[in-house]
This record gives sequence, structure tokens and C-alpha cells, in this order.
Amino acid sequence: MTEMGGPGVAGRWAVAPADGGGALLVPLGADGRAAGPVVREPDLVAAVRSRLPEVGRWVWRATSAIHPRLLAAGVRVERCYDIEASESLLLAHEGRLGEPRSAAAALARLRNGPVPPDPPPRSAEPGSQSSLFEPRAGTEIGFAELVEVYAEQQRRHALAEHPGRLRLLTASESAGMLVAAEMHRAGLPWRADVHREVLGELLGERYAGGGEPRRLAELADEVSEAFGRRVRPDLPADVVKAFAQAGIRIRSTRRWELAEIDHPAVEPLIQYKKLYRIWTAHGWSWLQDWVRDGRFRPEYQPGGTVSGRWTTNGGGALQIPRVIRRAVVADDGWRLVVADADQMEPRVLAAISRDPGLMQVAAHPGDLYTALSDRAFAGDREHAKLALLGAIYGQTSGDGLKNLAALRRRFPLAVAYVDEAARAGEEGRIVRTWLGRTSPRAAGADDDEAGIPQEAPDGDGAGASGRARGRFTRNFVVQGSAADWALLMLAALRRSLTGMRAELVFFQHDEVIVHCPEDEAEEVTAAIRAAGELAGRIAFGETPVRFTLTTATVRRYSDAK
DNA sequence: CAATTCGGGGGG
DNA sequence: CCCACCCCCCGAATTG
Repeated sequence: MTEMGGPGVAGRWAVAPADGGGALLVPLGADGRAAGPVVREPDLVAAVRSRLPEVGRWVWRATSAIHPRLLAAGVRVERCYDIEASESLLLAHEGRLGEPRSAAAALARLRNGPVPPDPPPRSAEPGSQSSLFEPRAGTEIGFAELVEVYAEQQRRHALAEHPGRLRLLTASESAGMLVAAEMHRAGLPWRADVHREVLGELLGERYAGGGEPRRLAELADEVSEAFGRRVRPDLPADVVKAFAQAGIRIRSTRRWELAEIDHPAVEPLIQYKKLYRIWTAHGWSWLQDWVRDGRFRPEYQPGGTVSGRWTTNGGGALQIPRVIRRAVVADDGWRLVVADADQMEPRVLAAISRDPGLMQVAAHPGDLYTALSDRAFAGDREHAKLALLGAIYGQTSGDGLKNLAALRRRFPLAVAYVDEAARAGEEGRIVRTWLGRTSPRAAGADDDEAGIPQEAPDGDGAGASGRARGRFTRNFVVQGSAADWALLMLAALRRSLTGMRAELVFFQHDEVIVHCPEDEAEEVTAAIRAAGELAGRIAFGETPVRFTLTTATVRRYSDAK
């Protein structure tokens, strides 16, 4: 494995689209500035293709503006540097998250000129492939100016607390942009016929006219019968009123609250809610909108959340209900290798806090919570798990608190690490992930430079919103550092799949799916495991912590667990 | 009328 | 104790 984004700058070239499908290109020096004459070529794809052997990293404004054209032509670059994605990370690191992140805005800041606002995000177009990534008018800046912005970004990296880590972060975020575009192009194999079969089993036939399917109508009737009057199960206010008339007071119609009630309407009501969700969010119209030619192609957005987790733009790709996963089926002769990280967040906490005891617990590939409970919780795995998750999430009540005391005694550095992050949040300070992804500043912090407390003096210390912010920053350092790891894992996996027919087709926080010919499945599985361990070492340095993944080679996604 | 908020479900 | 953290998506209700 070669370096994954370290300080090396040899073989970097900047490239930008030019009129009529052409390109402007220039080699870059160690300082990020042009190290030769600008070349103009008539064909962007050919220009990149011919330089693949000599260029280690392509520097461009935005992956979405170039990479899809290369992919469509079968050109696969090894690495890139996405200037706009990096601008977001750099701004956040400088405590300026929220300022416009476009290359044009970065240039304006460099020149002390008026900073243009970012264009509004456009919504995804279901099922389309090419139009999603058409360049948008007014987003490109001059090529010399683009290189200037890049050189300035290189300088800004050097100012960071941990320049090496921040370079790793922008490099891996850039790799994430490549992976996102490639997964969009490949698509998740999706059998519409199987999906319809599942919908038919769960929901029954659809009635002409577009109303509720049969099963939902039946369940609504059962609910009404149980109450002795017509009740709309999809209207919470109506349901609360109906229970009140039956002498049962409820605060909401959430499932766990309903489950406590002894009433004949409860069972059909809960069933209705479950199926209603499937019908509206992943039913026939979703299928119509999002599945084309046997593939579901969500538009992934690396770094879509503050913590660095991805989001998708439309299609709900990261919320596919388990029952619907039956429709995700490998092509004939192909398999899905499904892998998800084993207890990622506790392992990450061990690595970033360097707590000797927790690192020792995380040094085993097996179930971390069992190892934890053996060491510190008298074999009670559930209590051990709740205590650890409570510490990471900032639990405020319940048994977890009692167990937290035991956790603090055994793993003082781990608990201190998240406690310190919480204190920073409560005091309005920013926190960073291991690689330097930085939390947004507290709301109102801009108007608060003089140190005026954000909370009205109310006698309860930091106040409710201060404590909420503490829970956010406490969790941010763990969830975000886990996202750091996941990006490096994806980047390593992408590189090791080069030259194979296997394709990354899905990524969801701590889980990947690779679609591959049956005879590549073993090699893919090994590549995934290696990528996980490598990502752990590259991200966090040498620690005893293992970063293992549970893998399954299956025909259908739903068979994985 | 469109835009925003709410409540409930789904994912990790 | 099903709470604490990050999200998306939908329909209905509410607000501008």
C-alpha cells in the first residue's frame, strides 16, 4: 500500500474543464503553485487518460464537475484533491464553518473582495444519471486563480494544530468524493420484481385510484372497530382523542408508548404505522422514481453531516428498511460482500483516548462488549454496553449512570476524553475529530465575542442548551473520528479493488457492500479486512486496537444478518 | 398559495 | 429506564 494522502506532493497536476470539452492542465510544485507552463488540450478525457501514469493526484475544483465525465469514458484516476470539499474542512477548522465554500468564495477571501454566497443546493433528480453532475453556471473560476486558491489551501494546512492529520483528512474526503461518484455510477443492484413481491406480501393489492393498499385499509378498519368509531390511524391527534374517549390518556402515539397500553386497537395501530411507513417511503412510487435498469443510484454526499457522516440527496438510501433489503440481489454469477465494522465507536474511543485498559479490551477481534464485561462488569454484557454507549452519548439518567462510575474507575482516560469534549461544548468551544474535522461553533457564538453567557442566568449552571451542546460535542469527537476511520477504510478498499471487476456499491456509516463476480468474493473479503486494519493504523497511528469487520458473502442483502 | 414545522417512522 | 448522539422522508397541520 502506498501512502494514502500524506505530505507528498510529487506528481500533482491541476486540471479544469475548458470550452468545448477541452481542458487546462498544469503540473504543481511542492508549494502548490504551478511548476511548469499551463497546457491547453482539446479533449479533457484524453488529456487525463494520457497522463494517468505520471500523475499521482489530480487537483480540481469539484469532483462532481469532472469525475463523472472521466468515469463515463472508463478513465479511473488514482487520487484527487477536491478544492471545494477541502475548503469546507479548512473553514471549519479555522472556526469559520458556514462561510461560503465555493472556489469563487475562497478566491474572493484571498483578494479581500466581496464573497459570493454559495449557490443553493439543488435537489436530486430521481433515477437520472448524467444530468445530476452537469456543471452549474458561474461556478468555475479562472485556472490561474484556481491554482492560487489551492496554493493558499496548502499554506492553511500548515497552520493547523496537526498539519499531517488535516492533510490526511482533506485527502480522504477527496477520496470519498471519488467513491461517491463511482457508487452513484455503479448503482446498488435492485430487483424491482422482488421489491414488488415484498410490497404485495406486506401491503396487499393496490386499489385503482391511488388510495391505500388493501392491507392498510383493513388495518384502518380494525382500528376503527376497536374504538367503535371511525379513526384515522395516520392522524396522531385523532388517535390520541380516540384513546382519551376510551379512558386512556397518552402523551403521544409513539410505538413504545402504545405498546404499554392494553387495548384492542394497539396491535393493528402499530402494524398500520409500520406498513404505512413502508408504503409512503419505500413503496411503489419510490420504486418508480428511483430504480432504473436494475440499479438504485443514490447521490451520496460525503461530509453531508457535521460529524463527517455521509448523507444522500433523495431516495433515502441510508434508511432502507430491513424488509426491503430482500430486493437488493446480486447479478447472476455475482455476489454481494456485505461488511460492517464491529463496535466501531468504542474501538475508536479506545484509539483516540489511548486509554490502556480500553485499548486492551479493543485489542481483540471478537465482541468488544463481552470483553468489556469480563474485565469490568462481572460478565454482564448488557450493562457494559449501556454504560459505554451512555458515556459516548452523554446519558443523563437511568442505570447507565450508575455503571458509568465503574467505567470511569476502570477506563479513566477514555471517560476523561469524552468528558473534556463535553466541557468544551458547554463552554462554547469547538472540538475536533482525530483528523481535525471541526464542530460548528455554538449558535450565537458570533455575537458573543465579548464573553456574554449564552444562557440567561437561570441558576442551573450551563443551562439546558449548554448541556445539550455538551452532549453534541461529546458525541462529535467519537462519531466524527469514526467517520474519519470510515473514509480511510473506503479509500483503502477502493484502491485495493483496482483492477478487479468488483465494485463498491453501498456505504452506510460503518457498512459497505461490494458487488463482485463469485470467484472474486474471497479476495474482496480479504481486501475489506485489510482496509479496516490499515485505516485504523493510518488514522490513529500504532495502537493495539483492532478494527475488524464482520463480512458475509450473499446473493441478497437481507441474508447478511 | 407556498414555505415551514410537527409527529412519526426508517437508518447508523 | 428504551433515554442520550447523528441523520432522511413523508403527510398533515400550521404559518406567512
